[in-house]
Parts: sequence; structure tokens; C-alpha cells
Amino acid sequence: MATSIGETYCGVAQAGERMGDWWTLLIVRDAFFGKRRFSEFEASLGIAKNVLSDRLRAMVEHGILEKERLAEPGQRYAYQLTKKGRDLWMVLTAMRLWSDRWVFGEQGPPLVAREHDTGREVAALVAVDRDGRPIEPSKLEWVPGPGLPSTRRRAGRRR
Amino acid sequence: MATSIGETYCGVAQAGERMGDWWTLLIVRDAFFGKRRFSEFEASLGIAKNVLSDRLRAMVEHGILEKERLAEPGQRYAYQLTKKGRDLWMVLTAMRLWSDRWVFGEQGPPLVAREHDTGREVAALVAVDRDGRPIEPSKLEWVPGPGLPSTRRRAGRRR
DNA sequence: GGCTGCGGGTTGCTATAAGCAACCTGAGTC
DNA sequence: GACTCAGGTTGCTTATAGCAACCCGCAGCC
Repeated sequence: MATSIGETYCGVAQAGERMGDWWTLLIVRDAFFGKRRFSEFEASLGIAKNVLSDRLRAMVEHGILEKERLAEPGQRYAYQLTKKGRDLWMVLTAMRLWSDRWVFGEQGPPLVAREHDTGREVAALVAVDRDGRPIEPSKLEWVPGPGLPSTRRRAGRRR
Repeated sequence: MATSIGETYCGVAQAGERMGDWWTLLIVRDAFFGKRRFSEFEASLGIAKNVLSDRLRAMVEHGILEKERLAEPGQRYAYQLTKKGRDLWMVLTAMRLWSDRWVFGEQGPPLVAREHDTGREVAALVAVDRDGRPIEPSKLEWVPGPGLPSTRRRAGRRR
């Protein structure tokens, strides 16, 4: 995606711009699994070093990861998710649940998220309003919000 | 992402594979906005024709869109979301809400999803268990599910 | 029946970015 | 002071996005 989408008022495009590519999401996923080191991401993802280096730098710049020097011997660093990065949990979960349903299907999910003290598993995501009451997605319409300049009140505007 | 991730048991990677790139998600977004025709996607996204053509074909192959010949005069087609495609709503919403918080922030969201009869706006996504009861993401752990072959019980395996 | 216009593409070229292998560097260690 | 290891960088090759030009079937017009 070389064309700039920096000015678009679509949150999906903005999130995509922050990610850069799918590697970014896979790195975030690994970070949720507890991976923190350059070599751990490299081994887990099979990603080229220069690409990983690029992605990690961009993610630190975007405030998704924090780079920290470890007290361990040698030149070692740890990359940790910031609050902004941890907030991508919903995005990852939405993708995972979609795959569970439409890719893995009958075969069953390869991985489940479980509450450690009760054993309850995450089965779905639901949209809720400000008061936490569920909203049925099929009844939704899209309307301009407060952040949309009045001169360009159109959804999905670009360029 | 040229390296094949077809065999990985990570739902995030699988979803990414089905998407191909961010254009796919933006096309799905536009489809949710009611766009259906080649020229509508082209105009809205500013995407190159060959790339759009590629993406639409791949999305039809993956069962995310359905291509339908219109009864209108001329050579006109409509691309419509399938159930599988509409199910990506949660993914788009998760990304949009993340952007609302971390990109637009103070400025407020450019777009909100509102229930048309009550006016209630989608404010968040919550993870729920099988019975619809909310689960707090910070208390979660990842465990292998029924779909993970026992010979490779490792999260995020690849290649 | 030939001209024009439009939707929906395809083809060919160029520029960007990913993949891969080789090399580098600083810190510990024997 | 030679060796190892983490964490990169450099340079080359290959794949893909972007762009412009062209094409093709259909309809309307005359």
C-alpha cells in the first residue's frame, strides 16, 4: 500500500497503516504469548532479520512496543507491548474467532483463550454500548462522528 | 508475505492469509457501506484496477464475496458479502475501535456504528463465554484446542 | 451498421518492498 | 586475544503494487 492513507478518516485504514503488514500482527500475537526477544520472534515467525528489524523499529515508533535493555550479560534487549499494543488484543481475537469458524470449522479451534481461574473459554465477541448492554450488529447503521470534519462528511474518504 | 503460512495453526495468521492484504479489509469495509460494483470500489479506494481485480477474484475464491451479474443494461456485476464475509464485521469493528482510541483519541471518532431504532452506539467489544457472560481479557491464558494435532502442540507454529 | 460511451476488466512496464545470505559489532568468556 | 552469541546491517535477487494504455462486449444513437 504505497499510496498514502494518512489523511483518511476510516479507522480500519488507520489501523492498517499502523500495522504496516501482517507480520506486525503476528509479532503482537507472539508478544501476547510471552515472547520478548529479537531471536524469539525470529525463530517463531521465520521472518527475515532485516524485515523483523524494520517492523520492530516501526512498532516502537508507533508506540505499540517498548524496547528495553536487559540487565543480562551480553547485548540483549526485550520488546514489550505497551498499553496501546495490548489493546490490539480485540483485533487478534476477532481474527482468531473468525478463523475458528471459517477456516478450522469442524476440526475445532487449534487454540483457545481461557480464564485461568474459572476455566471459562472465550467463545465470541459482542458489541456493547456505553452502558455495557449488547447491540445486535445486523441492526447497525454508520453515521459520522465528532471527529469527522464537516467539509468531508463522507465515509471511507481517501486521498 | 511470500512464505507459506498455510499450515500454521494460528488463527491470526490464517485470517491474514485469507485477507491477503489490507485492501481486502478496506473492500469489505466498503461492502458494509453498501458498495457493490467494481467502479464503486475503484473510486472509493483509489486502488489500481489490476490489484482490485486480483483482490475481488481472490475474495470470491475464498468465499468472502459473491459475484453476481446484474439485470441492468451493459456488462455490470455486483459483488456482495457472503455470510463468511459479513462475519468479518467483528474484525473491522475491533480495528475501528482501536483507531478511535489510539489514533483519533481526543479528536473523537470520525464514524460511529449506531443501532438504527434505538440510537445506541457501539462503544466497545467484550469477550464472552459460551453462555454470553463477559470475560476479562487480562485474566486469560492460551491453551491448545481440539483442532491442534497432538504431534505439534505448540502455539504459533509455522512452516 | 458504424460510431460512441461505459463498465469491467487485461497487458506491460516501472518502482518498491520482501526474502535470503553474508557480514559486522559490542559484550562477555575462556 | 580468539571465540561465541545476540542483535542487528548490507547487498543482491525476486515478487508484487502502482500506473497507464489498451481491449472487449453491450447498449444507444443515427
